[in-house]
Formats: sequence, structure tokens, C-alpha cells
Amino acid sequence: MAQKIKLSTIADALGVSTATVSLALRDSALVASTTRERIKTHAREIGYIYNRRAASLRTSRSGIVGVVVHDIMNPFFAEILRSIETELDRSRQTFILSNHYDDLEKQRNFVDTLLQLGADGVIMSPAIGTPPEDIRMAEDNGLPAVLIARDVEGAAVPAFRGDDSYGTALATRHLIELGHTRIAMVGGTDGTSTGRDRYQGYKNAMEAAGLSVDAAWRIPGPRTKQAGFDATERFLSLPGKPTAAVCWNDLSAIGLMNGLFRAGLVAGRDVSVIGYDDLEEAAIATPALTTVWNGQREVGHRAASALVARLNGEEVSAEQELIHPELRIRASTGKPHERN
Amino acid sequence: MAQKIKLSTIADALGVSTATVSLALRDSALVASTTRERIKTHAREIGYIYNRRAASLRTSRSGIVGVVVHDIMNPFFAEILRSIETELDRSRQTFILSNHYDDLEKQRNFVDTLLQLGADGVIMSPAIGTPPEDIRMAEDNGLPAVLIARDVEGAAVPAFRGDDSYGTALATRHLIELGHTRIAMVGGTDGTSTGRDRYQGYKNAMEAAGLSVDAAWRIPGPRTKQAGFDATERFLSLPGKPTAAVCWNDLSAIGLMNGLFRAGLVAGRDVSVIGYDDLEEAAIATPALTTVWNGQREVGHRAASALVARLNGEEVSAEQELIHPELRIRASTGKPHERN
DNA sequence: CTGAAAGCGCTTACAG
DNA sequence: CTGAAAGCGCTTACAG
Repeated sequence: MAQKIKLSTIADALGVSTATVSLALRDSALVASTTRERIKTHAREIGYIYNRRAASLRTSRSGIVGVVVHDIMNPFFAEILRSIETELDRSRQTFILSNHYDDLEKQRNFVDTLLQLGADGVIMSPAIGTPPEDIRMAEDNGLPAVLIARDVEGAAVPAFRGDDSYGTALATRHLIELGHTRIAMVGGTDGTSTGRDRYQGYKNAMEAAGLSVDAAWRIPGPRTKQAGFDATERFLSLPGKPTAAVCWNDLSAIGLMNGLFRAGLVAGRDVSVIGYDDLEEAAIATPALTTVWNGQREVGHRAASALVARLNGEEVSAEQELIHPELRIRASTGKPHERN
Repeated sequence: MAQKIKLSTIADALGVSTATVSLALRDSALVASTTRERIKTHAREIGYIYNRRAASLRTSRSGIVGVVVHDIMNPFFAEILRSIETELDRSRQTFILSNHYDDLEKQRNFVDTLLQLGADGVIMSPAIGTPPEDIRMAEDNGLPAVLIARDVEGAAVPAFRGDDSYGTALATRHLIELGHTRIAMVGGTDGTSTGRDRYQGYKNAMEAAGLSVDAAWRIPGPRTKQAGFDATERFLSLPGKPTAAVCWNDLSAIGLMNGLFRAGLVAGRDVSVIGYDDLEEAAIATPALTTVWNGQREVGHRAASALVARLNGEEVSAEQELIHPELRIRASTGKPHERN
């Protein structure tokens, strides 16, 4: 490993001060352009590596942004992350990622790490049960936060998410318009704002159509393909045999469709299945999945922009418009079909 | 934002030196246990936040490990990342993730960022075309590297991956044993060691069985669901109408199965389709996908352990055993069926 | 346009 | 067992 090269190495070699080198490398107009070029060329030639820790210690800006979500392996978050990445790349911020798996302790550890590293900000999809104090604590220690996908009441920071109640109502209404009257809701939880909103949207649409809502038709839980797959049996033996399922998300819907297929049933023909999110793979699923576009890219883009704005000292209102979901009709929903 | 609390704040309040506080907080036996407890309690009470930048500047260890892969959104890498995460959590390393999307410049930028942050090491699945010098450069600047999934000839660092040639031969042989003689290869590239090895394994198995290999039966490229889906038409119009497809990975296989389904064909009955990787979703795909287990968790686990070992000053040989793939027979393969 | 000097908040010999 | 002091490698007033 070569001898450590620092600013003073360059300064000594070129007979200038470290102040001049520091300014030159950052393209300051304070340095004469000839000097600047001479310095930059030399730095490149000897392979100088800028020490961000030292700089950050001095300036107290680190160029690091933290992003914490439930699970980056989940394509829903992965799609959001992709657009966050695009946005942060643009403002040359490095981002550190973490899963919290809805474990508050893991989330706290991560926020702690960010504070220790002097991160500039954090984008989080808060773990279930996150108290507003956890977010205030970050803010109070100089770590501005922006929320995605879920809100935390009382946190008073900007949150970017879709209008879940409206979106699930859209999905439910689509099934009702096809003629379904017995509609199940598969997946989700009351532990998050999102979960409560989606169930509410489903109930609203049912009641608005004069249909009764049977609490037994709710199968809470599933949020993954595997869980949707595993819920198939329970769905098929539900009282009153619902003819359609509003699923928590595309993953659980695809899992359910796969499960139905194993049982000899085809979604869209024997049972209507509707998802939520409109993941990239929804369109190529078998059969193509009817779903509700949830604006992942939009969420990521807006959240990252808002955080960058906050980093630049701009005020960003904690009141943010919900993103407007849209129905995407494909092949997994159709007229009701009675099973026996 | 509260007044900045540092070691000296605590030292002053308790009438001890910063050295003692520093040692106490790190549980040094050099500090009397009563003093230690007094310090730790006080630190917690006033909400002290450890400044890792300052510490790292002094010790030149940062507790940061970089991980760069083609695309974290790809479940293949996501599964590897999950086991890397488990391993790094154990040794309390923070990890920074990045996609390179096979863009050498993006990969270089990331390595640069790691160097600037004083990262302790990097785990990388090198971008296509990565020259060994890129890896030497990192190593020479004190950033030990460990490779996953792909190797870089001449890099002389440990690389953890499966025996691709053997694995694809397994897959191909399985089809041959079922009676297939015209077998296509869908997806992959010659740009990586993995790509070359897999094509070689396919050819080996075909030739060993006395079957001819038609270059036209190779459809290079697809590595995603969408691409596998899009390749369906080409596959169906291949000269000599192959009855089976060895796919690059599970994603392209699932995409192809979905495409076949749209064309009214069912994998395992009309066409045999075999994947590679054995992703979590392979078992619940429709139909359940026959594939080759590629040891993602094993790769992640071994790579992270090896890096941690290197960080602790242990020697890790650049010669690493290949992970032994295993066949997983499910429903997407069967006896040959002639189409017309 | 350039330089000398202080300081960011830690840790680590060294002395006692 | 504890303290005084130097130093990690930058940046930023300040002076010239």
C-alpha cells in the first residue's frame, strides 16, 4: 500500500499551501486557473484520494443519506429505491440502505448509525408501531427525515404515499361493476396507516353499493407471494364462497393466482383477483394481473426531491398531497363465476 | 437542535478527562468499573451521540463495508445480500449498497466513494468487463475486496460463486434423460465468466450425449422476466423446433413460461423449461419451476465471512472452491412433446 | 490571489 | 487507574 497522500503532500510538492490545494480541488474561483489546473493534474497523477471523513468532521456535512424500508428485496420498495437512487445520484449523495423488517430496534440502530456517521438526512418507510418521538429524536439531532409509503401520526415531517383508501375503493368498485357481490380482502394489517386505509376503502366501496361486508371475508396477513400462495386454501373455504379477492398487493395476488392454478382454477375465469401496486411484473404475470397503480416511482422521486430541498435549507410542508392511484384492468378479473 | 454534546462535555460534567470517557464508553478494562458506569449512565442521560467520523479519522477504521452488485432489485442478488447482511450485522459493520448496472464508470465512482469514506472493505459482483487493475487499485489503497457471482481473471482476490459449467450440464442432462434431443439455451452473455461457463456446460452435456449443438438454438441476452417473456416468440420459431429450453436463470425461465402460457402452451407439458438459481419463488411459480440450486445464501455467507476475516488480518486464499449446484426437479419439465 | 493557523471530535501513546 | 497532549486530514475565517 502506497504512502498515504494528503493535501499537504500536494502542497509541498507544488510549493503552495494546503488551503490553496483544498480550494483548487473544489474548483474555487479564488484560485488562479493556472494554479488550479496544475494542482488538479498533479493530484490525479499521484492518485490522491480525498478524505471525506476529515472534510466532514470539519464541515459537518457528510454527503450521506440513509434509506430504511421494511425490505429492499420486496419489489415494491425496490421500485421506489430505484427512483430515489436516480434523484440522489443527481445531487451526488451517497446512500446507505437498511431493512428494518418492521423491527423497531433494528430501525433505531440504523438511525443511530446515521447520526454517528453524521448523515445529512434519512428517507424512511417507518416500521410498524414507530412512535413519533423516534422521528422527532432524529430531527432534533440534526437528521432531517422524510417518510415514504407509510405515515406516522404526530411526526410532523413530510410523508409521500398514495391515497390507499381511494385506491382500494377503485379496485373493489371494479369488481362490483363486473357483477361480484361477495368479495374477499386478502392480506394487510391494521398495524399501519396503509393497512387501515385500504380496509376502509374496501368497506366504503362495498357499502356504497349496498353490499354487506362479512368480517370473515377478510384474511389478514399476506404481503408476499409465498403468503398469498399459502392463503389459497383458506380463501377457497371461506363462508359464502366469495367470487373475487381484493389483494393487499401484487405479490400476494400473484401468489394467490399461483395457488388457485394448483387447485385447477384460473384467475379471471373461475375467480377474479385484483392486486395493488402495479409492479413491473404485474403485466406479464399469468394471467396478466388487474391491479391499481400506486405510483412507486412518483413516491421515490418526490421523497428524494423533498429531502434534497430540506438539505438545501428549503422549507417542505409536512402536509403533502396523496398520490392518486389508477386502475389497470388486465386479465385476472372477469364476470363472477359460481364454484360449487 | 440541542447543543452539541461531545466527549469533553461529559468529561467536564463528571470531572474526568476525555481519555477516561473515551475508554469507559468502549468498555475498557482500564477504567474502574464504578467510573465506567457513572460515565455510561451520564452519557445515556444527556443523549450523547458518538461521532464516528472523528473516531475513524483517528483510527482509520470506519466500520463501513461496501457492497456493489449489478442490480439489487434482482432477487438473485437480493438473496445474496440478505445473507451478507446477516453476517455483517454480526460483526457490527454498516454496509453501503450500490448498483453498477454493468457500467464500469458507475462501479469506479462507487469504489472511489468507499475510498473517500475510508471503508474497511468491499464485496463486489464485478461489472462486465472489469479489468483486474480496477480491483488491484482498490486493494492498493487499503480497500480489501472479495468477489461474488463472477470472477475477474488476474485480480487475485477471493471469489465466491457456483460451478456454472457443472450446473448447466446438470440441467441439460436432466432434459436429455427425459428424452429431449433438441434443446435451446435462452439468455446469458459471453461477456462474463459465468456466461461462458454456462454455455460451455450446456455444450458439454449435449456433446457427451452425442447430440448436436446448433448455434441457432442459442438466444443470448435474456436475464429478466420481461426479457424471457419477450423471447418467447423467437423461441417458438427456432429452426428445428426445440422441445426444451435451458434458461439463463429462474427469472428468464419464469418469463418464458408466462410467454408460453399466453401462446396457449403449458411448460412441463408442451415445452420443457428449466431455470437456474432456485430463487424462493421458483417453487411457487406456475407451474413449479425445475431449476438448479445455485447457493445464493452460501455465496453471501462465505463472501462476507471471508471479508471479515481479511479485515481481522487473516489471510484468505484467492483460490476458493466452487459451490456445488444441485438439481431441483419440479413441474416445468417433462417428456418431449412435438409441436407442429 | 495565496498562506499561516485554528479547530472539527475523537483515540492513543506516554507519564504518573 | 487517570490525565495532558498530540495528531488524524481536512476547511475556513483572517490577514496580507
